[in-house]
Amino acid sequence: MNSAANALQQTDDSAETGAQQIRDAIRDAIVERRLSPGTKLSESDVGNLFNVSRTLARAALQALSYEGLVSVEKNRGAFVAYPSPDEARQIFAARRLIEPGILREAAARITPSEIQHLKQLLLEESRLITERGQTARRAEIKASGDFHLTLASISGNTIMQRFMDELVARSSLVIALYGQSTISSCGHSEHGDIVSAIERRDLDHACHLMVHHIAHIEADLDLRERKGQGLKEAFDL
Amino acid sequence: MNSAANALQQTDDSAETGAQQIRDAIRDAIVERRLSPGTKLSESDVGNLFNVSRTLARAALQALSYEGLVSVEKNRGAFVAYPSPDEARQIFAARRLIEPGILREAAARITPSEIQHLKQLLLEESRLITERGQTARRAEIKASGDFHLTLASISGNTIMQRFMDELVARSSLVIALYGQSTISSCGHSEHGDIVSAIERRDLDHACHLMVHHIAHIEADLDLRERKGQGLKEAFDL
DNA sequence: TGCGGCTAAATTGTATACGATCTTTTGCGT
DNA sequence: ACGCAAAAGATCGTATACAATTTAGCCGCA
Repeated sequence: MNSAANALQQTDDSAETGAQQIRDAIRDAIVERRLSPGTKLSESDVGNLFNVSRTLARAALQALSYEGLVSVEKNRGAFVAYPSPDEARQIFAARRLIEPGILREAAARITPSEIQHLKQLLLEESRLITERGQTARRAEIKASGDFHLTLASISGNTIMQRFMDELVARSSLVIALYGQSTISSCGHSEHGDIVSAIERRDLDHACHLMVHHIAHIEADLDLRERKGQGLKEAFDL
Repeated sequence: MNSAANALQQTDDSAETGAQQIRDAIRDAIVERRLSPGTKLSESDVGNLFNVSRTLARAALQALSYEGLVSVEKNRGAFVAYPSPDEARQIFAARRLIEPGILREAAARITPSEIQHLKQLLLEESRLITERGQTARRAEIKASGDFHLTLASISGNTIMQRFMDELVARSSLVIALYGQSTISSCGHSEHGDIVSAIERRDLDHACHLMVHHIAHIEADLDLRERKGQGLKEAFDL
């Protein structure tokens, strides 16, 4: 499929077959925002849904909790993560901290064919932006993350790749919760600018653009504390 | 106990009681090098050892595999991770990439009491270096990592803290496999230098020292490929 | 009517059981 | 004696069953 999706197969054969599939399915649903933050994911329900036993459902949910995409509360169940504003800030702080370094590594090793690949991704992104419909929106969300993930994969460092995987996925949750503008497409042109800078071998400028790009995404969030998470606000309004 | 150990409680109550304990116990054993890389950790054995069922043993091993400390191979079993030279290089590349950033964050937020805490850690480290015996060696290994982990905790970013947790633990494995000098104590004075630089608010120098510190640790490794991993070599000698 | 405690339902925590797959050993044939 | 094949053993993969905890509903009482 897309090259960034298979970028996270660090374990490959290490994980047992069934749980892996379920985990990926749920993760995709979360990242594409088909599952809203806070949604309950009971082990039985997940098991029934995928026609497997609770054992596997549980394993999948555990795995997702390690990635910070679901939070499992003892004796209460698993829920799609509901990042607090503070967590959101930490996620983007981490990205600002990491991504420039990844960009430098990637730019140093990038091949012409990989540059071509990046441009292909950009084209795909543009296409999705013009398209209408829910599925296009979801594909756009994923594509936007794929850009950053592909950069990480080009850097050649599997570990950083995995970290970025987690950060991009959690970013999607944050944007779902706190995003204001309809879509993160605002940042699309910035992706293009970054590729151009890489192509010109202007590393410093590329990093500069990357930091600002992340800052722009974060600036679009409304990170004010929601106390009752919709309890009193529903009446005050 | 030590402040860096509780630095990784990102999930807190989220993980189920039993597996968490076992996971931590095994992780400590790996990090302190009581378990050698490559050691087999069968689910039954682990379960018997901790007097729990295979279910919990399995969950613990799975968790450790997500941290890269054990590798589970399908239908074959779990083993203490045996990082390849390439993996080792990636681990240290990742550390060079993120630790300067963490250091900057930490230095910006550090309080006098936290500086005091860091100095305390340094003292403890020195004390352990002079002491004799296996347990002191193991404590020294852990203390050396705690310095970096504490810095991450001071940075205030839980996510980066967890990344560092993984990297430091895996570094311990790499040093166990490829380290040449008897102990990583070589770097102790460098820890002190870094604290001094932080105290003087000389961030650039502190980062510089940090990068070199990591490079020094890596330079002490012999990262040549070991093919037969001890089959013929045992007789050639 | 409102509050407190009690019981029952639902959900997770853990253990055990059975089936599948890989490894090793054993035995046969050459 | 060597190599290959088949069977035995070990270990993991998954499902089911039971125990513990939490949550929600209900009834009685002030």
